[in-house]
Amino acid sequence: MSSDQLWRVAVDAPLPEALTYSYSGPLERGQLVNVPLGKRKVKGLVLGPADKPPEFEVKSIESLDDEYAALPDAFVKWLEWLSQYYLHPIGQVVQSAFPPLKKTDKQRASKRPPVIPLLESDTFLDLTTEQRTCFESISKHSNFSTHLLFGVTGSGKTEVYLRLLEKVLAEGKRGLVLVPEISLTPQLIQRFARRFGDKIAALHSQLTDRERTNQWWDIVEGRKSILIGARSALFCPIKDLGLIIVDEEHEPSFKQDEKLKYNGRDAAVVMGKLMNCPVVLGSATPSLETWKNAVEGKYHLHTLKKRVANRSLPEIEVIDLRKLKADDDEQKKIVQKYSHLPFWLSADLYERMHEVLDQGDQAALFLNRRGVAQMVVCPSCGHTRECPNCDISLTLHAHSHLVCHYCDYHENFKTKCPDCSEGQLEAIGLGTELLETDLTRLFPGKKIARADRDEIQSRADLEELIHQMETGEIDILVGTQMIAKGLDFPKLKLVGLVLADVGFNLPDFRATERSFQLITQMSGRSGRHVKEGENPGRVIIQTFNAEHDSITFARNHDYEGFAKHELEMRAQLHYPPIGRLVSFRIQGPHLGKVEETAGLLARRAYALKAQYPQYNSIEVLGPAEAPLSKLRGQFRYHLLVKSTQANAANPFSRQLLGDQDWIPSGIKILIDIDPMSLL
DNA sequence: AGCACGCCGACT
DNA sequence: GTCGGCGTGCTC
Repeated sequence: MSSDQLWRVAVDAPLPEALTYSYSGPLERGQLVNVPLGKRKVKGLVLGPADKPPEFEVKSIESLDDEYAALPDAFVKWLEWLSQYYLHPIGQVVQSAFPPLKKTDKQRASKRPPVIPLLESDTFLDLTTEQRTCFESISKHSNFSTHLLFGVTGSGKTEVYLRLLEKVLAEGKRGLVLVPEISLTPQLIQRFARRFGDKIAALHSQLTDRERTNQWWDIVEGRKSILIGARSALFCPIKDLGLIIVDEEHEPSFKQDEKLKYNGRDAAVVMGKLMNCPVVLGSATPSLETWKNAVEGKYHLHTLKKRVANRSLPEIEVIDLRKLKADDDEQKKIVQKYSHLPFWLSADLYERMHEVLDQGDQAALFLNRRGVAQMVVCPSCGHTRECPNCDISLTLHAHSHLVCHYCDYHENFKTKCPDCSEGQLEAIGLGTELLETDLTRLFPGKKIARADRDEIQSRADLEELIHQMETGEIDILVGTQMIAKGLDFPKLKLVGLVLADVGFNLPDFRATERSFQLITQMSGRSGRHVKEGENPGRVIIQTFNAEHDSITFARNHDYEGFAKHELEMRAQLHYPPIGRLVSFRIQGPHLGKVEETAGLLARRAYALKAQYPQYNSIEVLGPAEAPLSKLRGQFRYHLLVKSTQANAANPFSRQLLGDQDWIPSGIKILIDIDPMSLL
C-alpha cells in the first residue's frame, strides 16, 4: 500500500545497518516492534522514518510491542552512539536494552533472599572538611559535567557519593551508580540500602532472570530512584536521571571484552552528556585517560588526600629478591637461619608475618597466579606440556593434573617425560596453591585460607570467606586479584605481595599502570582501621625489579608523580591516552587463510592511509601473530591501528572494514576500539 | 544469530 | 535409495 510509511528498524540480527519496513498506523522512534525477518519473527527497534525506499520489496511491521513504551530519544541516541563508536551492529546493541523476561504483576514466594535487604536506616556520617569541599563543589553542577573524585583508599569517597545522591533525590531526580562487578557485594548494597531504604534497585550477574526483570521495571516505572549495578546497568533507561557515579573508574572490568566491546565508564560519560546530568568518576588510582582529562581541565578535579579519622597510610617496604645472596659471614649466618624457607618467602616477610600473627592480627599474601606451577619442564630434553588448543603452557594443579587457564583443557600429570621418556617432569614456577602448601608447613596451627577462582566459585563462597576474615577465624589469607579489591578487614595489618613482577613483562603498554594500581590497591587493604597514634598497617613488596616505576612511585604513595611519568612514556610511543588505538583480530581455523586475510587487511589499511590526507596521523602496525597465536582451536593474527588524532581512528576503522564483503568465509574479524589489553 | 539450501558419507 | 552431517549465504 502506497500510503504506508517506511521506517528504519534495528532488528535482532548481526546486520551492520537497520532494515526498512513499512507500517500504516502511527509509530514513533524508540518503539519496540515485531517484524518478519526471513522465515522468522524478531524484535526490532524503530529508529526513525526511512528517507528513500530500497530497491527490493519491503515487508511490513507486524505489530507494536505493547509491553514497552517508546524509549526516550536521548536513550536511543546513546544506543546509536554505542553502535557507531564501537562498530557493532545496531540491532545487537539494542537487545541489551530490554529485560530478559516479560513483566509480571504477581509476586511469587521466593526462597532467595531479597535483592535489596530491608534494613533499618542509619544516619549520615559527619563529613570531613575535605569531603565537604568535594561534595559542595560537585553539587553546584546540575547540568552535564564530568568530575574526577580522586581519593586515596580509605578517604571516604562512598560517603561523598551518598550525599550527592541524597541531594539529587531531594530534587526529584534519580541516580545511577556503576561499580565493578567484583565489588558489587551484599555489603555495598547494604550500605546504600541503610541510607536510602527501599529506594534502591540493583542489577548484577548473580540475579536470576526474574529478579533482573523485576529490578528493571522497578526503575523504569519509577518505583525506585537509585540504580546500583555493574556496567550493564547503563542499559536500563532511567527517566529524570540527575547523576551518574562510576566508582573505581580505572577498573579494566568496565570494558566488556566480547560482543559489544564498550567501556562502561566512557559510555557513562556519553550518557551523562545526552541526558544532561553530571557524571562523577571516583578512584584512588585514576586511569591515565581520566587523569589527563582532569589535569587538562576537561574534567573537574576534586581531591581527598587524607584517610578518614586521620588513619595513616600503610608503610611500604620493598624487598629486592636479588640481594638475598650470601656475600659475607654475617650474611651466611642469616641465610643459614632461614634456609628452611621456600624460595618465594624472604626472611623479612616471614618475620613480619610472625609479628603480626603473634599479636592476634591477620596477614594476607597476594600472588596473581593460580595453581601450583606455571609450567612443567623435562630437565633432560626441555619438553614442556602445552595446551593442544591454545598457545600456552599448562599449569599444574594439586600436583595431579595439568590445566589450561584459557580453555580449561585438563589432563593427568605424568612425571615421566612423554618426549624423551628419560627425564622426570619438574614443576617450575609459583602459584597460590603452592603458597598455601608451604605456609601450612611453616605456620602450624594457623588457619590458612586461599581465595582464587579454584577455591571461590560463587558469591556465597566469597561471602563465607569474608565472614571468616571478619570474625578472625582465618589467620593468613592467600589470594589472587580476588582479594585486592574493595575488601575491608579491621584486623588485617600486613599485606605481602609475593612477587610483584608478575605482569611487568607482559607485552602490554598498560602493564606498568596495572601494576601500580594493583600495588596501591593491595596496600590499601592493610591497616585500614588503625587508630591515630597506632602503628600503621604494613605492606611488603617482594620483587626482582625494585627500581621498576610502578614500585618506586607506589611505595611513596605518589600517584601524581607516577601519572606524570607514565604519560610521558605513553606520549613517546603515541599510546593512549595521548594516541588512540584500535585493534583488529583476524581469526579462523586455518592458519594459511588467517595469515592471508591479515595481509589483505593490512594492504587495505596502507592503501587507505595513502589515499586520504586526513589519515596522515594514522600508524598501522602489523599484521602479526597475536600473543596468543592459537586459542580454542582458532588461529589468531592481529593488526593495530594507532592515531594521534583522536577523531581519525574511528572513521579510518569504519572505512577499513568497509562492507565486509571482502572477508573470505571461515574468517572472523573482531574489532576492539580503545582496547584495554593487547593480548 | 537463525534458518534455509545443498552437497557428500553410511545406514534401515 | 534417503537421513543427516555442517559449510555457505541471506535476512528489508
